[in-house]
Amino acid sequence: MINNARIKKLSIKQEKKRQALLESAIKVFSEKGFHEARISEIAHEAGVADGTTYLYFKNKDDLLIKAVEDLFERKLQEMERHISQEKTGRDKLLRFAEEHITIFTEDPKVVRFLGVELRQSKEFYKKYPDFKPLRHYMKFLQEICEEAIAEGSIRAIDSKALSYIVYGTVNFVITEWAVQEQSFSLTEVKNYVEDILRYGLIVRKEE
Amino acid sequence: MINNARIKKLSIKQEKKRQALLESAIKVFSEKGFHEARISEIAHEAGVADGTTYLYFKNKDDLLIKAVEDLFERKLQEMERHISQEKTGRDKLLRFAEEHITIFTEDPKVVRFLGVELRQSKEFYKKYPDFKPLRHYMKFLQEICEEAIAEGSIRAIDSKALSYIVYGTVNFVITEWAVQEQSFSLTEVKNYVEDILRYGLIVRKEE
Amino acid sequence: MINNARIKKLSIKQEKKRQALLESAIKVFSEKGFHEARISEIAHEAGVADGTTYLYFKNKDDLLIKAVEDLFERKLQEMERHISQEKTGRDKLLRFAEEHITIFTEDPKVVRFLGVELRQSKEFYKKYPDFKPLRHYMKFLQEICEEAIAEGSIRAIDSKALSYIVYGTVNFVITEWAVQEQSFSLTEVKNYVEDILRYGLIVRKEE
Amino acid sequence: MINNARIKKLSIKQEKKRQALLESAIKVFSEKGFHEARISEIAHEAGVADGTTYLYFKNKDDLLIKAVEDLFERKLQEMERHISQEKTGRDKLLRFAEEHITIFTEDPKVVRFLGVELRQSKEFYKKYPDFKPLRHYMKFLQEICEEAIAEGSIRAIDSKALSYIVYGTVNFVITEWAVQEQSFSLTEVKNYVEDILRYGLIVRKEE
DNA sequence: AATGAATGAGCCTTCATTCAT
DNA sequence: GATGAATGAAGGCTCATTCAT
Repeated sequence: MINNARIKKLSIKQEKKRQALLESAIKVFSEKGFHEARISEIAHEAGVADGTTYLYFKNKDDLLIKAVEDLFERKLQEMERHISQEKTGRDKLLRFAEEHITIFTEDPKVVRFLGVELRQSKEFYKKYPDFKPLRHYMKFLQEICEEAIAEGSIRAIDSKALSYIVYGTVNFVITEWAVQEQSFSLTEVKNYVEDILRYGLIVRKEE
Repeated sequence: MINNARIKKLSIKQEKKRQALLESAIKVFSEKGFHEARISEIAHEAGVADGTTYLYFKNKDDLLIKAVEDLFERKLQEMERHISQEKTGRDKLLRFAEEHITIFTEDPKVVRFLGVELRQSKEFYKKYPDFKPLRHYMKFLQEICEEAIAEGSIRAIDSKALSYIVYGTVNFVITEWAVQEQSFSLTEVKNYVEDILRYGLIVRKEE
Repeated sequence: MINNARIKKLSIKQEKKRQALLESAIKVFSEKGFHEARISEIAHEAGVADGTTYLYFKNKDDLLIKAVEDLFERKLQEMERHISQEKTGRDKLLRFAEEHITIFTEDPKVVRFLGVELRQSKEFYKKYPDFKPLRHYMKFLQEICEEAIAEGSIRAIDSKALSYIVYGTVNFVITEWAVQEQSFSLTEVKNYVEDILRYGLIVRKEE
Repeated sequence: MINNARIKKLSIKQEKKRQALLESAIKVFSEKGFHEARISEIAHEAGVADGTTYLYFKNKDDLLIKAVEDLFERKLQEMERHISQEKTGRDKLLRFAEEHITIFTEDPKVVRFLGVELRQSKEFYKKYPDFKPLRHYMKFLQEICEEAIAEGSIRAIDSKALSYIVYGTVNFVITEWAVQEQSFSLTEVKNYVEDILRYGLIVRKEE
């Protein structure tokens, strides 16, 4: 075993293998789902032998966890790059919703994977209590919410609840869109979402 | 084979067995996930022998499908009872969000199941193109949206998109709540959701 | 249990059921082979419930044994009727070969069954040492051989060996014909067989 | 999967494993019959794990097919070696009958297997239309018949029919001998068979 | 006696994981 | 370190047989 716990440094060549495995894992998990994905297919896709997978990851579960964490890490970096262009918390929040949709709809298969496979059974979470791949991503969103509330640009509701609401809304929309094989116009729905977040549903008489 | 295609009527006793199987299926699928659920456990839980399961359902897939459809049918009936108490489309819509949360949070495990297992791999949907358990439920929600739009009480956006947004928001919230083992107050979040749906996020100067 | 050991007499009605089971057993065993034949199909074909089969036969093995014995008994009676028309042992022997082919080719499926399924594994014969369905049939053939030898019409070779040779030849031919889905003309081959039995293969100079 | 389709060459070690599996397959199939034979027993007998069987053969059916083909291939080679010692078609034909009996009676279990299991249900042949293990063997016999007919040493009857008759006769005799646990002297019967093939049954007056 | 729903033992096959090379 | 052949545990499903009605 080289480095299951990532204690030792990997050589450049090894790091490339590890990365190839992470990427083919996302690819195959996304296409087949966790249980239908075969280690042999992931390994083959990454250009290594089956057994090599176990030099870099403890087992299939571990590969899933590491692949998802890696993916979210990369997506978070993308997101941070975009958000940093906005000045106010309010703009950041609206930009977040927009970019989240853009980022994740680049590959519908990955969206389905994240929306579905990610949520393993309770047994899975019990087995791996540290597996919280959304953690950093949600934390970033929550901070944006706090900023927007602080500047008074959005109404002052609990920032954690708000981050769930924002994430949940956009995420369900894109997951449904992905699961349903893109049967409706995402752009249109995206506009509706933004609209509702802005103004709410209710028509007010005074307007 | 008794009645795989449900052509013949089942005796009272048999109907009870079928129902027991459907319920233990939901229970075990919810706890373990589809792939980790064992037919033997479901059968045992229902108090019948393994083989008996196959007198009532064609196979494991069929059991999943029938269990989910049965569950949604019952939940929809509950929902319809509640909604019928409201007069306007607007009130019906807000009541829907509230009741959806109430109904499904009675059993967190079921929520996780519906939010996650339901979205099997695309292969599963290809194999069973008629499996659309949300269909009636979403249709009901969409009709409420249309009613509310027609009466002019909410802003006129596409009713299908709107139904996704409403369902998605509340469903993510309860799923996350269920997956995270109820780590936050659902009641509180429920209020926030309703609030945002009503008034939107943005603080407007003129208010 | 009514009468597994056939100790008690069966009523007319019961005897009819037993016979129906024997006949549908031959039919289904012939079509599907022993292992692919389903008790439920045999029972249904005979117009009785699955469980009823076990009132008349100890188990599936027993049903096979009884069905084959019954079939051979009936075929032997047919054969005896035909043979009794011939006067000499020699004519009886040649008639036997001819009638055997005729009798058994009435239903190719039954032939295949007798040529194949009849010969269970050694384990089967160990389990049922009394299962010798050919016994009476072969004994009858052997007696004809003895008669023909006694009258000096055929060359004096061991009658038991001879009966095997005659039976084996015609039986392989019809089995092969049945297995190959009647791909060659049985009548033609029948003539060849008779011809060889009469004159042998070898062309003799003095002829 | 190593090599189901036998595209790649197997190492010496692997070829030995494959051969061991083929041989234990013949052994166990012969003793138990196809349906009663257990993959686990075959694998154990060959000294490998159950799963290993599936590295070399697609499934149980495939193992049967490959084992029988392999067996016949080897038996045909043996036969060809013997037959090549004879000069005339007539001698070859008589030698064939003799050697067939000798070759196959080396192991009575194998005889039963070939005489019985080989003739699976029609369903099996429909599933594997290319499975004709007797093909080469019968073709070889037919060619000998043709040679003998051509040289005028045996009477001119249809060579295909003749090959069936010769094969059928000797094969039934040895199968019966095998099934009956060698209850009669095969050597004696062998002589009778040869005698009948030579001279026929009928005593002719002019002789 | 007849029924047929219920039983549960039993096996082929897959595939994550190991380990000799 | 890398390989990939070998392992063997595990489970969905069938169907002969039983037994309550």
